[in-house]
Amino acid sequence: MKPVTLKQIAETLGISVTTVSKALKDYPDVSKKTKKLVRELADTLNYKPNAFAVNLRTSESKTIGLVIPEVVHHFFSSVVKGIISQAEKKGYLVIILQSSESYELEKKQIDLLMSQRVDGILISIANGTANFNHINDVIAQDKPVVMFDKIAKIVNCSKVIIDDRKAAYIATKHLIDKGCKKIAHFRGPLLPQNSIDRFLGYKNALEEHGLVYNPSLVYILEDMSFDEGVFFAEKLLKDHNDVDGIFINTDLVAIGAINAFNKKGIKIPEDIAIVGFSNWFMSSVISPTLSTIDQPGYNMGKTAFKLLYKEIKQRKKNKPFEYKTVELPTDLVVRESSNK
Amino acid sequence: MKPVTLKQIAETLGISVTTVSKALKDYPDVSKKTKKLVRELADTLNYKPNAFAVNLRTSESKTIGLVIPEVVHHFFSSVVKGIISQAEKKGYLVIILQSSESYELEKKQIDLLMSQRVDGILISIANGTANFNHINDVIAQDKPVVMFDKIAKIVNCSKVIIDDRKAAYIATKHLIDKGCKKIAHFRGPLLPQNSIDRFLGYKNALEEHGLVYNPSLVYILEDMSFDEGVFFAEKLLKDHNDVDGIFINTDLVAIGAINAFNKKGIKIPEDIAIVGFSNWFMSSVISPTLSTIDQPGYNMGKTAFKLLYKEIKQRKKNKPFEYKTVELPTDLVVRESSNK
DNA sequence: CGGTAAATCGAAAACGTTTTCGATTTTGTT
DNA sequence: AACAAAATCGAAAACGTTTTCGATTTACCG
Repeated sequence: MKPVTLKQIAETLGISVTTVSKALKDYPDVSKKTKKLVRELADTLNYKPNAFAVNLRTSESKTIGLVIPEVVHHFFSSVVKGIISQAEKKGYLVIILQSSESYELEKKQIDLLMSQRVDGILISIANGTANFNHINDVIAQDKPVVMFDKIAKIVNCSKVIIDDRKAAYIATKHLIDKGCKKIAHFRGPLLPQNSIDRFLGYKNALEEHGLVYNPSLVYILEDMSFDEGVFFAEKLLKDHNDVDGIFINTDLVAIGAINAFNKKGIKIPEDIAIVGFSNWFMSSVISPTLSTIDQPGYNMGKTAFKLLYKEIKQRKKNKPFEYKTVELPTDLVVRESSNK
Repeated sequence: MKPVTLKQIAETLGISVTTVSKALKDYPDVSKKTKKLVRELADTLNYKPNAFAVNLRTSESKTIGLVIPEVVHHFFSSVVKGIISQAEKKGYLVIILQSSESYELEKKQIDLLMSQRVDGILISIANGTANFNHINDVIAQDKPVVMFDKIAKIVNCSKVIIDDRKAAYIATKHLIDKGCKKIAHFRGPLLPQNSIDRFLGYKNALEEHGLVYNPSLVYILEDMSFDEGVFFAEKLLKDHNDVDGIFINTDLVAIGAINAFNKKGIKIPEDIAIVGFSNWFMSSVISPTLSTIDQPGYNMGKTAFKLLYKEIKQRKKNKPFEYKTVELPTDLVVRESSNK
């Protein structure tokens, strides 16, 4: 049982394919009578336009691509949810791909999306990505691209971000306000812009409040995992047993650290105060509950899609438009881990 | 700058579109010389076949649809990851949609996928779904469907599941072995098969080990959230202060319960032993660590895609095939919350 | 060199839709 | 009744690819 086509409707009604098509799309040059007839028959036959043909004809697929570093990740899940919820409203579908923080994979995924001819691409770039030709290529082919969260400042396109530097500054200042004198920082890898910015915010806060910046207090993590949190917490105790505060790049790592400190009998926040980043759901559940920076994943997803959608529409009408960078607000959420 | 087409290659080379197409697809009736010429030009022009045209011609899109109840969910994230990792290997893309546990939405999402003409659909059904016409319709239109995790036994299609009943039986028996005499159960909503099966496993285990099944010890939760875990833990203490074990449908709820018990000074596992379900990452981090049933999300995703892929291939060749139900093994993971 | 077999090529149809533009019919006006 | 205007319709091209099948060219052999 093959799907119904315009042709079949036309033949059973004894009219032309043209008229059937126009009737269904409510063209003004079709009489009310035939419109009614066509629509009724289309309904009873459960006619659905062949998307392949429509795509070919209109050269758009009402589908966008999404590339994220990691699917199993609370923050990115929230972003995905924001994107698909918004996409649904506009009748767009979302193809999701994962770069696993690898440049090579990211390139490959973008290639896939390009050959599938999606209408636009949303991307949060991988830690391993230092070269942005693959993204510039997409833009050069007039395909809308919007970056979110992990962006590249160099690339000329719309972006949705938070002010990582400011947020990190606030987080660190909070520790200083609570009386911390020697504050460590667990940072992310060297390349990604937001791990750089968060580090800079940390450094700024120290310097502007009369604390010396000590590079040996900054630990560079690789994969931002729970286990790394445990490992570096233990290492920190050995290296500097007088540290009284840590600003940690990501909640998951912070929770690893809290676990390690709990086991060693280190009191949080009395001995060491901790502030994380992301406001992962688990942060309000762990003991002690974790102070953190709330990062609006769902909203970021929604905003990113909206920007992309606008760009798609504008290009379609050949109207001019400008790339925009939207900065979403963050919040410091104070919980037990820093509340001394 | 419009994308390159076969026609353009043909014209610059002074040959026909047919030959170009055949050269690129390595047909035997094209000379090595022309093949080389065509391929080189296609390479330098960076030719990518127009997917819309290919789709129309071949009536397949190399795209599958995925409908899950909730995107922001550790288990489903793992499934998604398993699916897209496997799909990538076979050159398939995945469109992801969310039903938010609503029947109406689930129906709508399936409609969307059908009008997009995906090659197949993977689905884990919503709690709100009691009627399966929308899925049977898909199957009736010869579109491959594979259900996973939350399935409907009635629907005739391939499925990937775990033996929820057996797993729940083992979890409950474990509590009995640890000496629990009065075991409560926090179960999921009434409709979904796996919340039924887990309940039945619980009941069986009691009955087969000389404990009376007491319906008032079974609490029916709605949205399986952390907060519900807190709420029902407190309610349980009021209703039955002599309960010494709980088998809880989902880790997230169990963690809520643990939190509530911790605050009330109830000792786990000494006063009340707890076993959850899913082996959510957080379960090994919470204090006390949570005993649970490990549910293989990633593997389930992989397996579901493989089944779907086989069915797509078989149908394409008009070969016969049978629906299969694959049952994946689960493990009881014993941690502190039940280890007395 | 003639003939056949093999190798190589291309015309054309098809997938199903959208849209332009010209043709036909109906309506309204005098 | 005649004519212009308005309403309604349909033929045809186009989107870019794949594939069938017939046509042409080349190679080979006696």
